[in-house]
Amino acid sequence: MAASTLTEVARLAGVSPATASRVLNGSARKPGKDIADRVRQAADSLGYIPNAQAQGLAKSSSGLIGLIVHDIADPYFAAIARGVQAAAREQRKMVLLATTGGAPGEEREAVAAFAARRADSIVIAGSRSCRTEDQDDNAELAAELDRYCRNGGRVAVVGHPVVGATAAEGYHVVAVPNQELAGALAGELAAGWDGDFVIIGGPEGLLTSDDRVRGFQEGLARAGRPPAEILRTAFNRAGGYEAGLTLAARIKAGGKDGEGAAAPKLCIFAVNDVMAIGASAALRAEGLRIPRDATIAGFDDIETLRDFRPALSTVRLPLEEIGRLATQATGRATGSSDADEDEEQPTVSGEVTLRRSTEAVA
Amino acid sequence: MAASTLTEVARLAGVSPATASRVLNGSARKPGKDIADRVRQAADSLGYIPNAQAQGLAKSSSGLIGLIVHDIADPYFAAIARGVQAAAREQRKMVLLATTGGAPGEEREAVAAFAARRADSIVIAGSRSCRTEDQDDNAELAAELDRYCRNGGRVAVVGHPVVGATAAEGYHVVAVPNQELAGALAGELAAGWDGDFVIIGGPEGLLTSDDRVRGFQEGLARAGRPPAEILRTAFNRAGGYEAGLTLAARIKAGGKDGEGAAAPKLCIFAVNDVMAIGASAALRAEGLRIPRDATIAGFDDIETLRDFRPALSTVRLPLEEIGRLATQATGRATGSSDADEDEEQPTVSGEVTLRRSTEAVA
DNA sequence: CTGATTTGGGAAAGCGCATTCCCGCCATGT
DNA sequence: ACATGGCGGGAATGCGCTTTCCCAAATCAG
Repeated sequence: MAASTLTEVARLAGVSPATASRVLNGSARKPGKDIADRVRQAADSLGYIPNAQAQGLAKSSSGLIGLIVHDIADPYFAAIARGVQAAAREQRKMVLLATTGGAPGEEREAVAAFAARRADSIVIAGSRSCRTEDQDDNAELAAELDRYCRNGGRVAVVGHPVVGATAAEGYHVVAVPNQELAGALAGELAAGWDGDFVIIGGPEGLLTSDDRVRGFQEGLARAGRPPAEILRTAFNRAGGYEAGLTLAARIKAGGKDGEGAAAPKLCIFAVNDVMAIGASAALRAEGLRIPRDATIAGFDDIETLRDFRPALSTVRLPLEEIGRLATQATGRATGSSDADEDEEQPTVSGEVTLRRSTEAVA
Repeated sequence: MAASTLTEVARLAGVSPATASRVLNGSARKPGKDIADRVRQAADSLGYIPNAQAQGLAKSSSGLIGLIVHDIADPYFAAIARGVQAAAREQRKMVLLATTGGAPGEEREAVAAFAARRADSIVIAGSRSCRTEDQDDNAELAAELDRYCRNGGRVAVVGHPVVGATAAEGYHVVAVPNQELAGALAGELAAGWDGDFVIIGGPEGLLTSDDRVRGFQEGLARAGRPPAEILRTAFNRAGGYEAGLTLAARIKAGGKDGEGAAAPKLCIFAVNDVMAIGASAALRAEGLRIPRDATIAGFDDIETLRDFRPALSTVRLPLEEIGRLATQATGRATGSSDADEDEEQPTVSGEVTLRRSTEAVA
């Protein structure tokens, strides 16, 4: 027993398929009430479910929103995904998920797949990379997005524009002030601590990481501090752990140099919360305490990590809101021939949140 | 400039659309090599992207897998989603996401939406509810799933079968031994502690919660202990926090009753990790320490929570694997007319993992 | 060298629906 | 009274692709 079709419903109701279509799916023309009732009754007596594929084919639009993330299990992306999902629901659309691990090559594939499915819009979350080895893939990704936009698709990117993308129409960027916020964080940290800083960053070329690093250094400079040393590692917990081990060794070596050892030896800034947690775990595993032996701050304010002790100083980012904004940006009508189309790129604000992990201990 | 079509490619290559289709998309008939090359070249000179909607319409199968979760930002579901996503990629399919907050009514809608999009299969994660107020919605959900299966869809449910579902064909359940594992946890806990137990459970009728509660009680009984008191609350962090507050008050009141106060007053079992974390936070907020004043265990072993201190005793569930298994179960060919179709329902095993949060303190 | 097969390509019929025309009907205007 | 719209409904076309079905050429056996 295959799913029943509009034609069957129409036949049962004794009307033409055209009429059935008009009553069952929003059309400009509203058939007479009595006929409408007959059709509706026939429809649910047959358990009719419209074939979205056919509808999509006929009106060339699918009601689909494509979402690209590095890893859906990463709480950062999960939070954004929740916002996207919520906004999609408001637009009565469904979300198609693609995970790419951050590789531009796979992102390109995902965009192509979304284009094939005629997704109405695409939301790309996750840091852009501009490493030279990704150059070609980035170019192809940009080209793919360009084509998608030219064919009427809308895209929103969280954070940075895709490297090399030029599409004027339908291309939105939800700007995240990573640099400013990292600078503000550095400023507040510098106000309560006069020792050394060290940064645990992601691989060079990861734009989000680079921005946060740069912003932090600038903040330090503004506070009259020398630039911090930068440890490059993977942009995830494992990377943070590894860097933490390195720092732990250094701290312990430094401790032997004499002096009281009662004060923290280092203020660590990890470019995201997950890395900060990894680093903390490493320090603890090495017998060091936070904030006694070292202080540490992260970035993002991941919800699941808020119960972590010592409470992690970080920069709160409205992740869910970001996902929502990105999605909404793609939702607005495209054809507003209004000359000065404002195209207001939505902006987002964060907030430095100092907690126990960077508290000066007496 | 609209996306180019198969027909255009065919014309450019000087062949019929039929031939173009045969070379560009896997067909039984392989056209001659020279012609194939011509078509392929025409295709990518035009930047041809097949229209998946049309393909789906024509061969009635969409390459889509529908995933239903309560909340994608919940790390439990995020982990499962990662597994689903991975398996989907292996099957060269895309995943469609729907979040329902756990309401059977919304789940029904999601299934209908997936059916409309002709998803090849549906994976339902998230606890089933059998509260009386959900009875009607559950019945409708079951009916919807039934219809979906009769029309050739495959569905896999994580944990419990959907209440009332009867579809024989294409219906899979990935069993999670919640009850046994909770029993085992109770046993191990009882071996190292001879005081009182209390359970923080979800609302009555949430099958997963009920199973874990029941299993824990059975484990207690096997160890010769009286049944634990049960606090019912929301199945999330907020619920855990609330229950934690209640228990904190009770512990503090009990403390005044005299005696040493050096030993924990209570062993708490929260039916999932997130609730356990909430409860811990509440205890801490009330000035209580774990495991000094109370010990606590959770369930799931959420990855993001593993760095939490004191390390949470819990039951490790292979969440990602569960998602993968569920998805794979729906992927197998349906028409194996083999008589004794084994239909091996995949099974999953967990592991009791005792950590610091339930350590007996001297 | 002829007749029976296999091959390789094209024509055409849908898949399920939206939508543009078109046509007959009734309510208007003068 | 007749002509003119306006409206409710149906017929037909097309969305982009897959897939039978059919036909010509090429291959083979006898």
